[in-house]
Amino acid sequence: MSKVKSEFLNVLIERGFLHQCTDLEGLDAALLSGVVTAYNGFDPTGPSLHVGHLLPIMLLRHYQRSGHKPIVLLGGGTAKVGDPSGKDETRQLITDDIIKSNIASIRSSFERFLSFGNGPTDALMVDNDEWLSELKYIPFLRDIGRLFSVNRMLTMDSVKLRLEREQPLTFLEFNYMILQAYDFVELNRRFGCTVQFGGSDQWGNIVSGVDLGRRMETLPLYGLTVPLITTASGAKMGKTAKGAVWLNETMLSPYDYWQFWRNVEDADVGRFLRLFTDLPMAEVRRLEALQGAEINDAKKVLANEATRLLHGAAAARHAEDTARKTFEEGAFGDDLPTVEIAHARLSAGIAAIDLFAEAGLCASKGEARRLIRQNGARLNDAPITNELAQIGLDALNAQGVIKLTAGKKRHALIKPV
RNA sequence: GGAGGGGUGGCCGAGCGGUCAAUGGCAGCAGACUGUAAAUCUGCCGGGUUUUCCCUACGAAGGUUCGAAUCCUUCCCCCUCCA
Repeated sequence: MSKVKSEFLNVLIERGFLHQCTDLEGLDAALLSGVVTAYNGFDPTGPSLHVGHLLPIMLLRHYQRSGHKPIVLLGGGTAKVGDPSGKDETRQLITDDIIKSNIASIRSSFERFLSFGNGPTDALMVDNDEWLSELKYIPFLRDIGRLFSVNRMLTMDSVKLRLEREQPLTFLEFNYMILQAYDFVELNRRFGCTVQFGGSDQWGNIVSGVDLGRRMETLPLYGLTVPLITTASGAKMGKTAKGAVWLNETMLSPYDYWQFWRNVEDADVGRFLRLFTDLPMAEVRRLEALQGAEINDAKKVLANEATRLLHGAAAARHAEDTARKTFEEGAFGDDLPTVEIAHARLSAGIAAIDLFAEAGLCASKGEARRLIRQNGARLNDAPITNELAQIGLDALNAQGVIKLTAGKKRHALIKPV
């Protein structure tokens, strides 16, 4: 790795964010010469961002902290087209209404990590639907389309992989890289943006933009990608028992978010501390040097820091507190998922199977039955041995709730109302 | 438009008239071992249930048959080649 001088690139390299750059020296020089504007696009294809999006967000955060201006580009326009990069299949088209509501619900996530405003290094949020939806087909083809070579486009991974695997690639999707390239140029016109960040799967799209800038107006544009993060054992990062690790609180509670980080593999702790927290490198190095069971301490720091960034210090503390009580003291914390059950039903007695299903610990009664059969179900920490067991008011503990446990990690509280 | 191939459980992928809720792999869940880790081993893995019972399911809708994921008809979708 060549030695870079800018603060931003140094941080980037030291913390493991750098995957590829179109021109590292050129970018380094530009960053040293003053405030530089950079963007990263996020297509609103879901109602929430997830941990997969966190890496570019952290990148923008470091970027802003080192004195430059980040732009969050919401892909309201590109989401209507669908990026074929890294996908074997055509994504189902989403309606304008869904895109709008997705945008509305992901905005706030960015505000946790970046500071927005009108100052020189304040972050901006813009939606590419603003200019993409206005485009006129023939003028666009003549102005922009002529600068793209289909020969070249066919060699791009996003396209090539589909063709090689004999998977369909629609003409609609084929246009995606052109639109993204155009975005870059448009952001340059509007905001003087000269740098684009993205995940490693965005390399082709980013390079297309850099090329387009050069062809259209001899602009020096730069592109930089972050690596695809997999777990140490090779799986895609970001899956939990319940599915994706969402950033929206309504889709994944701060407690579950905390648990996700608490449960990362040993081998990932150091890397994740670098990427997903702001901790100084000295502290990161100290934590990743821990061995054996002590690694758990590093994981707690990781969980605290990551949760604090997204949900705030209070939520992080609360989650940690609940985790400690639940796992270390054999008690329970009130951050555990709580389900309210009518007092009358409880006094009449409810089948344990039903209660586990209703508490969301099991997807069906059959699953609950199996759980009990396999000795995975506990009531107030005592194993349930009879799958026909009934639970009544006598199960309420001193705090007036019932604690249900499925397996080793999934807990829920039942509260009579 | 023509010819051929195909659509099976979260995914991949067998089955091609009954013994099919459907082989196998992956993912997932539970247990053991541990450190709320990884790896490994074991069990489970459509739903319901009083468990040799019922319901739903093999792209969709009809039909043939005692009986269909398996055969026929129509429709929808996908792929390949030709034009």
